[in-house]
Amino acid sequence: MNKDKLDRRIKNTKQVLKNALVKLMMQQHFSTISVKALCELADINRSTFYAHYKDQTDLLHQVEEEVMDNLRRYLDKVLPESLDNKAPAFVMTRIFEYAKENSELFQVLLGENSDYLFQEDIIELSQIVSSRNNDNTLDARTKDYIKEYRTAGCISIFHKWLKEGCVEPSDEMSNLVGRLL
Amino acid sequence: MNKDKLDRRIKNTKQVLKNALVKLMMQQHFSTISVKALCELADINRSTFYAHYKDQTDLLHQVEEEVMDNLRRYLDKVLPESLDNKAPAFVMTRIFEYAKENSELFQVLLGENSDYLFQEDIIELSQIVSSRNNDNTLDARTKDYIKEYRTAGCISIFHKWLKEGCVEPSDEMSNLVGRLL
DNA sequence: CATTATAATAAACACAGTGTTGGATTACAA
DNA sequence: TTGTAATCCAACACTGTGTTTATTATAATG
Repeated sequence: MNKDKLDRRIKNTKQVLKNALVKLMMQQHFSTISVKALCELADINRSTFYAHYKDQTDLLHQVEEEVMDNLRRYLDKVLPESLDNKAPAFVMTRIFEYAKENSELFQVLLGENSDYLFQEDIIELSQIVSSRNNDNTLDARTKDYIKEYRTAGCISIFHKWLKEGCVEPSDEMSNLVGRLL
Repeated sequence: MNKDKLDRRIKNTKQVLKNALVKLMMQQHFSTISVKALCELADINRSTFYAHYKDQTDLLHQVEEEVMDNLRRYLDKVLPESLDNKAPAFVMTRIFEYAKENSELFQVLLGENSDYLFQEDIIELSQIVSSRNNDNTLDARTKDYIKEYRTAGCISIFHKWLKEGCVEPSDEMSNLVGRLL
């Protein structure tokens, strides 16, 4: 999209900063990570950082956006037709698969050292898929609570799976989640 | 316990710092809160802060511990016999009640601007209560996932309820949570 | 390959928060 | 009322921030 993506130097700068961010976020909350620490780990000059990002938060958000874009692109490619018609379990399996391929990244962005933006994006994406209403003897308020309960539960299972090395196959996980809902 | 609790000056210092912390954590992640900002809001000298706390994290953890201690004391007082024998729903209702009385505090400590220590304490407490195993046709791993799903879901309902002003009565909430489990 | 454009670097800057100190003040408990 | 101790105040060196300037290195292009 932007021209600057074409220059190898810029591409490299962004890449090493992304790696440094992930590495540090494995250990500490992102808001305690200094620009200096990022640059030292990435082995770039601090002024180079400021040439591309406003601050740490800006870097994190750009990384989050990039990951979401790539995930959406991946789903577009791998899912034959429009999302809505597809079986939720099938879509979910693809998401698990993609996350597995980018395990550290997802682990960090969904974890307690990140902010909640990425989590919200994932929730939004996955709710397009599995937006089946159920029991309508319940009032709206109760439904809200149930929705809250379920999404938090799913995210936390997702995160646990990533954190522990994606041992179970993707379709098994998507199956488990499907049964819980 | 400690003598220092008896001096009004110390009591006051800790109180105003606690208030300042809660107020600031309503707006920003605790790790971005400076000692300076806390002291200015609490209207105390910065060296006074360091006389009592190592840093912001120390303050947060002391507050968390204090809240947990008070909660346990409250439960001891309000529950006739030992916890184990009591009906889980009854205990849970008491927890909701106590949280409602300290709404801002619980809201902040359970929210996304805090660390996960308090959340873990609450989970630990509530799992003493509702540790009923279920279906043993399931393997251990699946059970782990289900447990993860449930606790995350419960905490998030709890937090939602606090964040939105504790509208529903405590027993109704504990009932809802009980049915979901 | 040589030229041109621009990204990255290095060094310096004022500014803000940190954690600590020593001495003056103030408020407390007894 | 008096001795004790908590608080305040001012100063300290230190670290990270965000910006600027001139210089060097490297990529894109003809």
